[in-house]
Amino acid sequence: MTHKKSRQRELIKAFLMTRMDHPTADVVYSQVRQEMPNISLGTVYRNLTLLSELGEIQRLRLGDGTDHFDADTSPHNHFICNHCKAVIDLEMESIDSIDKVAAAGFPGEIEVHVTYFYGSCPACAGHSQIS
Amino acid sequence: MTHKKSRQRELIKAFLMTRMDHPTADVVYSQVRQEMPNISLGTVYRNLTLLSELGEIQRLRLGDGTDHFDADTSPHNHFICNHCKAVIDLEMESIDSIDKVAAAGFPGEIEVHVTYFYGSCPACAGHSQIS
DNA sequence: TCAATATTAGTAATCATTACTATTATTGAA
DNA sequence: TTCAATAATAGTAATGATTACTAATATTGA
Repeated sequence: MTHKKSRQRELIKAFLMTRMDHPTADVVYSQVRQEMPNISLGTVYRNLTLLSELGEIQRLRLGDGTDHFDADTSPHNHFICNHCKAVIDLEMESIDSIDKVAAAGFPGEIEVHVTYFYGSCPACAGHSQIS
Repeated sequence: MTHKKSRQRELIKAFLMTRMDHPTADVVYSQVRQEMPNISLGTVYRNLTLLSELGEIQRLRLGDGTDHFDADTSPHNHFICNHCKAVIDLEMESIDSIDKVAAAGFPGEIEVHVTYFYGSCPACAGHSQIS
């Protein structure tokens, strides 16, 4: 199934590239709607899924019940704030070696890993809350 | 809110302790039902949630849209087979040091991480599929 | 210009999970 | 043992994210 270009898909991709905060499909929908008022939520979902299958964007399953999306497809890790739920890119050295640690003694094949870090983001940590 | 014991909760916990395959709530429900035919799905969910909040079991959000549960609360990592979707415990040395790697240069506070490994399980890898 | 067909808008359906409510079970104390 | 307080349940309805469906529209190469 070869695919044709669509104004909707291009708008979604372009919008996502302007964002560093890893929005959900719903956020993409409400924002993109300001420029194209009768785009439908289904179109947003369909294109986010297609784009991630094409490897043009990344789908993040953070375990909060809602998928997030990231236009940055370069390998990098993510941090989720336990307080404000912000999703932040981490600049850190590679931890890909954990695949070898996992593979040692495991009779199957480790191909990839998914890691998310949790804690207090800079803004929330600064508030010195006592939980 | 102090809690009273219930036959249902004890049965759910006991069942989960017999399983090594990290079942979903639905699987727990259908199995536990054989011993207690009119237990309700809501009761299963409520108790799985309560038990995990009490730290007696572990809730696994593998990103497949359905939560899995594990009666083994000792720290260990999990592997998910891309082919048969089996969830398998990994016996490997600690990778907790990745928290320090992530914390280096990050102005917030890293508290924990969640990692899942993916690939081919021993059974599926043996089938030498050319996918 | 046109026909083939990928894509869309709008809406309905699905699936996992949670919320609600009247009834039942557990508990500690009289 | 009896009993009142209340945690827990069964059954069902509601929610929220996501996918499926369908008639209409947009894109494409010839």
